[in-house]
Amino acid sequence: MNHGRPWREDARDPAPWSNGAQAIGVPPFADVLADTHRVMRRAGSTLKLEGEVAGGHYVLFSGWLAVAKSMLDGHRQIVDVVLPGGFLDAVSADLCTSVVEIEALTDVSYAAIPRQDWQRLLRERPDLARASDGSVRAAMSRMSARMLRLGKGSADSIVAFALCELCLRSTGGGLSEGWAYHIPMTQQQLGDFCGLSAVHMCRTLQRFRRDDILELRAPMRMVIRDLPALAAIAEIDPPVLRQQIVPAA
Amino acid sequence: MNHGRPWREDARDPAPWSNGAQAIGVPPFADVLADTHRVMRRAGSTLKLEGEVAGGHYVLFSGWLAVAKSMLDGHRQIVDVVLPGGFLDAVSADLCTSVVEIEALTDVSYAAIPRQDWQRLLRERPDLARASDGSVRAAMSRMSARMLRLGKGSADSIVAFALCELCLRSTGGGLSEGWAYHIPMTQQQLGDFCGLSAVHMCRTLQRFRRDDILELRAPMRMVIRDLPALAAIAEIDPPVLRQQIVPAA
DNA sequence: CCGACGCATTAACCTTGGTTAATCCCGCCC
DNA sequence: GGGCGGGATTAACCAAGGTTAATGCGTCGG
Repeated sequence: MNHGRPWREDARDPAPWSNGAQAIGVPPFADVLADTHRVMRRAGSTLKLEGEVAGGHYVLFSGWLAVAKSMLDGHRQIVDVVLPGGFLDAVSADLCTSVVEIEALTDVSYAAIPRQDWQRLLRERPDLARASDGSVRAAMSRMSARMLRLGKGSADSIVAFALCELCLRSTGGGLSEGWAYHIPMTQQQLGDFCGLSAVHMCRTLQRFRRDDILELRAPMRMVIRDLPALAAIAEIDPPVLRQQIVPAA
Repeated sequence: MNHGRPWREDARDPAPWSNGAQAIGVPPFADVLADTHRVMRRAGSTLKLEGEVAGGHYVLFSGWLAVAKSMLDGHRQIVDVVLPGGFLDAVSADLCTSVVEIEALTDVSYAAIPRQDWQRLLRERPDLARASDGSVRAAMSRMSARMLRLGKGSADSIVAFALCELCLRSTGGGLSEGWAYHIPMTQQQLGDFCGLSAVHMCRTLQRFRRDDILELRAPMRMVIRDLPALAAIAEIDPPVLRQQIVPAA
């Protein structure tokens, strides 16, 4: 997956943190986490199974993670996507049972922090606590926005929203016409994120392409051609959405 | 709304906190909040409009609140329901713009706490901080579970899930056959919660009734007749779900 | 170079749930 | 008692998406 691709042009792609690769203002806290257990995983691997005991906290250094849940018939919903610099806390109300399944969408590296240590870190480093808090807030905002579209929007509106959200987040706030970006997910996975079948995901993307809203240079390599149209379908205002779903400084 | 109802039998109804009215183990923190601005609102009133500037935190004392978002065409999605003892923090990543609309489903009373004071309270009272943290966790768990069903479940599965969730939360953990409980929402509102039209909500409830899964004694006065069947449709295990979505002690 | 595999694309068909609208029920007010 | 109004119920119709399946296409391994 994404190994010997011929695609160039997206210079931001290989840069893990540097500038806008993700989460403006949310430093990786590399100093704090220097002595922490560092983990790397290959694209496609599953980090925690639903129901498995898992009390840990995670800070993602590079790569994308999908947080998902499944129905008995195997249908999956990706509940959120975690980008570099993001925090993840796969812990439910009872503080020990993980209720989600976490999949590496790309090769990833992250810090896994035991609950106790995390608590201590939060006390010692108010900046970390603030960042974590902001991350939770942003996650809830995006989940609410997606829930609205999942429940009451059309396929078009969710797909448009997801395209805007992922562009905004992965480019660290940029959402402008003619800007190429990559979503490291298959259409199947993007469908799982949008509550759509892979087939309908494809149909929708093709329609956007035919309507000159989107350009698809290579699989999942998008260029937004008509931002006003896309934003209208998504029912968002890009700068406002940015404020709401990208963690602030 | 809900004024001169003839309904009796549900003895827990009028009790705001007492026992199981809500949120086992999450005290109202009445002492901490004694000198706080206390607010009361009538059923049906809207507390904060989407986009309105609102930096506050809220602790709900009595009544039910719906946290909702709307599409341009007027379709609404209730993103979460807050029950007595619950916390609410209608603040997005940028810390000042409220992204949701909050509606009182019943008469409510709550404390509105300015951001600064809230921060101070959290520092001074670790128990409050823990409760708030647990509340956020539980909210995310339930939202994830609902998102899964919104995106990939059938109408039946969401409705069954919502019935279980609301029973579990409103009775403070009880979810057993023959147990009467009240959901203070119209079918329209419950539909907005489940991502369904009011008509389909009605159809589904009627089907459950015909299949002897549910008894509807009066509008929105439910008795679960066949818990195993309901839990199977919802794809949940009641005790496990309880752990996940009801804030722990 | 060939075949296999994973993903994307497209078409045909069908199910689920939305929409509209009529009717009912019940509490309320005059 | 009768009209009113808000919610619940039901039926008829319709459309957005799901499903299945065939096809294409690019990469990789041999």
